[in-house]
Amino acid sequence: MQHHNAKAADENSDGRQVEEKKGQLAAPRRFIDLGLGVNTAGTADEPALSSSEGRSRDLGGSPVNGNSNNNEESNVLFGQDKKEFVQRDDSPDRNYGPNKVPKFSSSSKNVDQTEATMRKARVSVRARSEAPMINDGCQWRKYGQKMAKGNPCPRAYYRCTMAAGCPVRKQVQRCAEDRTILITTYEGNHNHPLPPAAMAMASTTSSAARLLLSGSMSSADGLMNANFLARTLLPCSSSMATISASAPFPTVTLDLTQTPNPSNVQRSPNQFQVPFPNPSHNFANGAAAAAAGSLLPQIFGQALYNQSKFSGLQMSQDMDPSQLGNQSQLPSPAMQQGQQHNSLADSVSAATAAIAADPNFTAALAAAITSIINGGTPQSNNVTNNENTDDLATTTNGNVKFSQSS
DNA sequence: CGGTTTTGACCCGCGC
DNA sequence: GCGCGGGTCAAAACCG
Repeated sequence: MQHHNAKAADENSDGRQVEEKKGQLAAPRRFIDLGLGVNTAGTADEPALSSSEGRSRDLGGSPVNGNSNNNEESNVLFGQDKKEFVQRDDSPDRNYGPNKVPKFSSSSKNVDQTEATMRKARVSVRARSEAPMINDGCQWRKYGQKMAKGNPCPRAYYRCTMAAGCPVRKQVQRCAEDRTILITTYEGNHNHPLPPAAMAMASTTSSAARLLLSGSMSSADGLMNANFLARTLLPCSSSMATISASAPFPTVTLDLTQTPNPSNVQRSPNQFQVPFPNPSHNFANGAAAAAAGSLLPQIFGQALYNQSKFSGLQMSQDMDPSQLGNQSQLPSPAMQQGQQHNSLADSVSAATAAIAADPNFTAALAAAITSIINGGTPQSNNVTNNENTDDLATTTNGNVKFSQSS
């Protein structure tokens, strides 16, 4: 469908069909920019992508243009990472050909690293579900399916279609051993506002990715963060959530298959009791929901970050507005900041709403995060971080095992 | 008719 | 260099 001359497409940064379609009329790019630009457009597209991205897909529209700070809304959740990618190649190129361009080539700096890391970061969620796909509140379009080696069940590839140019992708596959378990892997951050129902999921994945990323910047830091993560999450997380990061790419896995009993999940609203009264900001849609969506990740990420620096803090306790406010060190401060002042209380309610909207999966996830943040029962959670395969260090916290390699 | 799904081809990185 | 496996593209089919 997209344009007829498929080939032509190439030149323009790939315009993945979606974008082109919509934009085809007038200014595709602009349209896209809207979304992407702000959020880093370019970035967008790839943040996550996978290994193979070499293909260069580049961000769709993105060309540059980056400036834009326009939409406030768009940042809702994504903002977080955006900044990092911005630079990316700009790409006009989708260099398809044999010689691809070094994406991060020379100019690479920290930013690049971050970027690189980011793009690799993935958040996968394991949950029991009979449905072919988890309802996470977003709209997805399937763009491919493949049989993965070692698994009789095909892996499906989806792209978020809630906004043109949204870089978020996800892979859905059933667990080979237990087909009732659905493994959904998310990549990237949405560059558009999300409905309440999708907030929980998006924020969760985004925060998880952030956590992961924060731990992978440098080996030293990574270790620290990793440890921190383990320390922080484990003790608090409920038994139903297992977080693990494993190679090949930094991946955070939220395992909800162990959920003891749904009822716990349901009560998530009650679990959100955090002392942060504050008026929440408004977001394009559902302020409350947005707040929740944006807040959780921030807290999560922030806490993690801080801990990594001051490894003694307990996020659940020490977090305070001011702290939240100053994360100049976070990877992408700008956007988050605006949101971080929101009251957790509001967030809570928002989250509750979101959960209510989608009691199934989203709720479970939200509950998991919530419990992690607020502290719950220290159970046996395993956290493993293997960026590679060797273990350089390990900390233990019950069953926690952290390993990281350079 | 427009958007989504299907599905074979293609591209790319990686290991041998 | 070659084959393999993973991921994406894009034309055609399908659906509401």
